Amino acid sequence: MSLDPSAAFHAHDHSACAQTALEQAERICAKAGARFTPVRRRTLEILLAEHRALGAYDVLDRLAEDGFGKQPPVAYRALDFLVEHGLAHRIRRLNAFAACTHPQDAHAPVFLICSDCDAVAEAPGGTVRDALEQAAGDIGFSVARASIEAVGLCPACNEVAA
Amino acid sequence: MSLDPSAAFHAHDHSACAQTALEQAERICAKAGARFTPVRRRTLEILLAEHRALGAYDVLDRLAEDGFGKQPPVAYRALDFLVEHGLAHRIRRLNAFAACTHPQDAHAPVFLICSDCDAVAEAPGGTVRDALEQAAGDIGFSVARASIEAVGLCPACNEVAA
DNA sequence: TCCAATAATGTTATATCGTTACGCATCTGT
DNA sequence: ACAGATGCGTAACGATATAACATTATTGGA
Repeated sequence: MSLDPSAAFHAHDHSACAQTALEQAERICAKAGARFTPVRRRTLEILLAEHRALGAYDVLDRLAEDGFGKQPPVAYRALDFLVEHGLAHRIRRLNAFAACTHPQDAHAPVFLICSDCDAVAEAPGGTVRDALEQAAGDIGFSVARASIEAVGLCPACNEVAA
Repeated sequence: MSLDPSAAFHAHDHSACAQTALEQAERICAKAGARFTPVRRRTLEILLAEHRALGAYDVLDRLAEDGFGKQPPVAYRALDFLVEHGLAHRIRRLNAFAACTHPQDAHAPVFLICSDCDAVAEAPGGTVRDALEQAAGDIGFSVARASIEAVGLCPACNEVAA
């Protein structure tokens, strides 16, 4: 149960981390009465294979290799499903999608995107959200959804640069 | 010198507000030794005409009407110039661009996008940035640039809804 | 002032990202 | 077993963005 928010930026037992996420996904879908079908599962596996964001067409190519459909809606539908159920996130800055690294908690993540190695981590965004709600509330705006995405250098690439 | 961050959400003397922004833009370009050419100026005027984000192709259409080039790079280059000089912002969530409402200060804005009326306001993002830097710093990530964008209801649309 | 270097503009073509519409298959509950 | 709902697949298209290159304007220096 990888709760280390910076796991994406460090060496770790990735097959276990992906395995855990898949099991959690199964539980979450079961609970929601949603069907975790083969395309959807495979799509999540593809995202989980790397701690990076993948474009819909990258995902689509890999799905096609595995015998699934070859047209964009196949990927977009599966990705939308995952996002809807909190199993993946859409990274708007990259026009891409990344597996959620801790899908069980109701979370408000901030995304940290390394511009060198392309890794994407989810940092706990509670305080950032609070500040955002505060700033919005000050002028009478009520926040429904927010995207908070930062580009910069991850710890490893930071060291290399120095 | 409209420093009211929520001006976008309220009735105000918009022609003055746009005029001010244009004058500021001139000063900023002069200071930076950048050329505020006709396309660039017109592009900014187009964005300033509304407190909304416009897609690059919307801008392009209006530029074309005014006798400028008809091809995408014309708009993208002008928009990129404005963004580079802090005269406009790119709203990634909308694949669109909005004029900066207070270009003179070095600012770290958060964008508030009303899902009903499409208005976009820039709220002061200091505390949000601080929280973000903190969250990122906690896991060794150094932030270069960030996009903080919230979708919700502006004061006016909020009232209507209630 | 004229010239060369630089920057800006314009065009064609193409890449990338995302959606609409529709038919068939599969699953679900009765 | 059946009807309705959901999911999957394809074709076609629309929207967003960039690459590459020719032409024109601007600028700074001889």
